[in-house]
Amino acid sequence: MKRARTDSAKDARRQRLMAAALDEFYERGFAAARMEDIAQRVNLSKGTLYLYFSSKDDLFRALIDTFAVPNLEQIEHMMSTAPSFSMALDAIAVFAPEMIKKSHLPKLLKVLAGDSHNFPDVVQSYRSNVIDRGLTAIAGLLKRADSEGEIQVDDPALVARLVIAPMVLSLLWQAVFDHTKGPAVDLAKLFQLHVRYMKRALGVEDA
Amino acid sequence: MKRARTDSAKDARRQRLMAAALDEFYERGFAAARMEDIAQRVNLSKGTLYLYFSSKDDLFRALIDTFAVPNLEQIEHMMSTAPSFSMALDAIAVFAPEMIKKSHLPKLLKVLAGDSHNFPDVVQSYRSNVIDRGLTAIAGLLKRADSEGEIQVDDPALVARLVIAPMVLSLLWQAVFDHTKGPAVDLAKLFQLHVRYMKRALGVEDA
Amino acid sequence: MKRARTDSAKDARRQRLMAAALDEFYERGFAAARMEDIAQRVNLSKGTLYLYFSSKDDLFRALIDTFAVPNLEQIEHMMSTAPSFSMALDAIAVFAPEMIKKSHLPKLLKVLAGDSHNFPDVVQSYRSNVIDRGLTAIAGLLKRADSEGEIQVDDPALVARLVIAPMVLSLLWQAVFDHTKGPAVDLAKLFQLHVRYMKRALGVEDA
Amino acid sequence: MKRARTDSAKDARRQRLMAAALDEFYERGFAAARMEDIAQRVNLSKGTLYLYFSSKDDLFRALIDTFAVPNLEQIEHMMSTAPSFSMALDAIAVFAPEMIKKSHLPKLLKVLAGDSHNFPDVVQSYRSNVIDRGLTAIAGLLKRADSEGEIQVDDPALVARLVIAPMVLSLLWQAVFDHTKGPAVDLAKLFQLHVRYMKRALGVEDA
DNA sequence: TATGAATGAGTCTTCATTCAT
DNA sequence: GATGAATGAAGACTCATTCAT
Repeated sequence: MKRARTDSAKDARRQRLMAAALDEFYERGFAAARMEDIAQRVNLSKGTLYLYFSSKDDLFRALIDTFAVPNLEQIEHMMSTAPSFSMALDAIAVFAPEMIKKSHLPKLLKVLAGDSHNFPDVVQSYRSNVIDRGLTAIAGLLKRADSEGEIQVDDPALVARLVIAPMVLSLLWQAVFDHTKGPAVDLAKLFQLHVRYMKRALGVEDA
Repeated sequence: MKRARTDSAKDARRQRLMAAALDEFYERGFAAARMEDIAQRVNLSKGTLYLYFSSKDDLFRALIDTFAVPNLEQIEHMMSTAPSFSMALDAIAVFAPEMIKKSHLPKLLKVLAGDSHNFPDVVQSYRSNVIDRGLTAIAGLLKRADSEGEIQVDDPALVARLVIAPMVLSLLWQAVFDHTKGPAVDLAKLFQLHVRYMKRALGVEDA
Repeated sequence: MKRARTDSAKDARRQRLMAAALDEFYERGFAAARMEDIAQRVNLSKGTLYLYFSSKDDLFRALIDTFAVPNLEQIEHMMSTAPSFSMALDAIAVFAPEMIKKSHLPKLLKVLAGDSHNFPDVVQSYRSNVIDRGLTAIAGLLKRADSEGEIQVDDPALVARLVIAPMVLSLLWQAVFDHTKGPAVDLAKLFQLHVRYMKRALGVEDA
Repeated sequence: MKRARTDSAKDARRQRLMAAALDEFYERGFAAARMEDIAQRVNLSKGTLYLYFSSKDDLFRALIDTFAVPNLEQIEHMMSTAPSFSMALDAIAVFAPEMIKKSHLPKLLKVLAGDSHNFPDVVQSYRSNVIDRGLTAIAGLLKRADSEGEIQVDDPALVARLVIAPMVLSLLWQAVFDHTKGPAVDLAKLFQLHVRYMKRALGVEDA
């Protein structure tokens, strides 16, 4: 393979290796994935992989760290800039199906869940830095809407979980069952319905 | 270890081995779990394990099949015997936290998710025999309630997913994040809220 | 290979494995020696070797510990039971060539020397438990002979080293140069001469 | 690193690389030493090392050849120019401690001993060109002294070994045990004693 | 000349599976 | 039926060596 001489070429190679690793971990599980196969996906040799990551563990951690944050930031941004709770939900209805079908998140979730017990620190950091932050963002939005009189919520933290629930369900579904036989789910419709129901439940009149 | 002579003693031993395997798979992942450790948990030797299961794969399949169905049957029963949609939801609010905290389901979900790609047939059968049947049961309940005028639903299959979503979220949470540091979730409250919101969204007056 | 079922059979197998390892370490050096080759020497498989020693390091340590002490004990016994200094030296003249040609010591010395820096703790313990003890035994003999008027020694610790020196030279020679081309050494004669000179130097009349 | 253009600059670089290699081989053993670390010690890159030595083996051979001879020549010179046997021994008593503490010899001995079996040809040549020549030089001195009536020796080759023995002991000690905990040896005293004893044994009156 | 990215052969180590007792 | 010693396939990781720049 051609050599990555510049720093940017090396960065790009790191990225591709992590993406390859995510796919391999996703398809075989962390323990069963072979370093050589990961390298092969990028047309590199085993040895080269070790120039970028010092061990399989290191690769795993790097990958979770790298891919976890971007989606979260998008969510946080959406929550904090939404003009109203109603519009934030609408944004979610559009954003969620997109994210589930196109981002790394479903794979990431499966991989993290599947090997969570082997990486307690990674799981802990994922919870603190991604999940809790995400839930907090949504809870913040709810509180804001509550204080502005748009809705009435007693326990924003719990409601945030209910808001999130169908995303998690769909992420997991996508990761685990999507390729099985059986009726597919129309994600767009699912989230439209979810949003409609949330609004109704919280007493927001639908646009 | 004493010999298991009678058929029932052998069955009991199989059960204990599967439970041990589930714990081990859950704690280490399928690939990293060691047959010897599984046997040890039941105070049996590696060799004996092979008298009951012909291979690690076989053990995995047996375990999923065995533990998956009971919960489902409980759900199906609840759905088909509920006098009204409202009461079925109430039953769920009681049943779900219990199941999440006490049954094998969270472990089962994690194990299945984590190694799904290595056992496509198991996943497929799990989807057909457990998930789809469960969703169908709920959808059936919804249709019944719709035709009886209790609620009004356009797409029962989708609504069924929304009903299920917080359960999946909580199962996954329990399996992956429960032992991490951070605020715990009050499952009873979560499901009460969920049920209240579902009723409100579907136009059922709260009891 | 047949199975080692009893404890004594297992002990015997451990012994044979250590002897095989010593040979292999001696012939290739610790780093270059292959675990599989060690096992093969005893007609066992790689895996079986790991039933007896948890790692290559462990095997190395076990081997040094096991083979180091017996010769030392023989020396200590000779030194403490000798009726006179003169007779102790005579005993050495007989014992040394034997030991050099037949015991594990030359190999042990080469192996220990060759990889000493990778096992500082082993080297330290070897020095304390074998070398220093051996030198102390000889120095003790010298002191006894001095106080009994048989000889006159100022610095027994140094003289002990001079007594030992030809043994070390010959051990090393045996381990490193013995199989090379060139005049062989008559060890018996060498040590007779050494003993004669030591006696003369220390003022003991030769028997 | 700057380029070595002139021949002498290149020679200097070769020398420094060999010294670095000796240190590295000494500290880790031949097999465990890494070419990159050797280069690093001289602030050169792995690749550059290969401009000077075609392989690790080549480097090893070059190093032994280069460092072995100088000390030998000093000994040969001392032996052949000594006015008397007595004075030659005195010279050794001064020279030996110096050589042991300051020259490359202890490291060389350890490295050669440690990996002797992987380089039989090197060992053979070392024996022929260094050891045997050294022993011959001393034996020659002994014969000369014998024929001049200064001493009386039957087997000069054996006596030469006895003369050498404490040097070998000390070289090995220096290489293997010097850095361990325990009483240090006063090399000057040791060799003074050795020389005194040799003289007494051989019937030379002490100066 | 000098560099260091890329390669892949080589070795330790683990563990599912077998089978003699 | 139960055991656990023996096996060997499989995979992580290292590092001597090459070679494009």
